[in-house]
Amino acid sequence: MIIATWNVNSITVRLDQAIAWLQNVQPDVVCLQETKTIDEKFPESRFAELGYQSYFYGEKAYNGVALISKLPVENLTRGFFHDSIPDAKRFISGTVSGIQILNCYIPNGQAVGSDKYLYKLNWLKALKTHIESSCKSTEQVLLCGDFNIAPEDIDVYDAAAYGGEIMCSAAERQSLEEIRAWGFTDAFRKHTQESGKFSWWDYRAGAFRRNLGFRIDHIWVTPSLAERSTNTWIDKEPRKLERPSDHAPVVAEFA
DNA sequence: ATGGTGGATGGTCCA
Repeated sequence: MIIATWNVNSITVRLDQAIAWLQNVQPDVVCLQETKTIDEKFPESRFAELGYQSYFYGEKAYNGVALISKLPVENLTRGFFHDSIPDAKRFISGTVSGIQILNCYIPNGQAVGSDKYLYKLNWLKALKTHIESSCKSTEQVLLCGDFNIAPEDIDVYDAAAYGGEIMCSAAERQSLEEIRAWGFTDAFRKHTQESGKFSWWDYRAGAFRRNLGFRIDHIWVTPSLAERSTNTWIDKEPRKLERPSDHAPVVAEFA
């Protein structure tokens, strides 16, 4: 069983890359973020040709998430059950082969202290509430997506220079840690403690070539699923292509 | 020095 997450930064622009990647990697499920298109324009037929069913929750120009699956999806939900946060198309979930998959696009937050930063913290609180009310940590739950947070200093290319900035600030990390403490393990960190492993590199200043990145895309799992976790890796290949997404896919394999 | 890139948009906003 292979489950992946990938912020594609526009499914319209990245469609051919996404299709080629699915053909190569053959995941059972891929969770997409920043699809940036309305549901009426989601290119579901291209995925259907490969045997994948698409479930999407999008909007014009910004945000947008999708669940693409080879296997049947049950209990599909879009957005949170409660409305404690202004709506944005940032969350979709469904159960595949007994695994409750939560696909989220956590707000970027722009800069520490900004209005968008406060929105990010509130959104994290809403996510925690949603998980508490709709999931059980004793079951197989997988939380993945673009978290826009580097959990530890080893997930940042230059933590000293970047200390306390957006994606690394103490309040963001604490909010995320509270979600983790509900019952998740970072599937990637089960398999390696290496630093310098990143999933996002700024388009500017040759950041990818110089490996000036951040590990902000994650796959987290509850204990019963962590036991099944045989490997998790970041696939840097799509980031090397012409006109890439700024994010690389993260892939988790389960026995 | 305030850039540098990219996507959606149709002016700027967002990342």
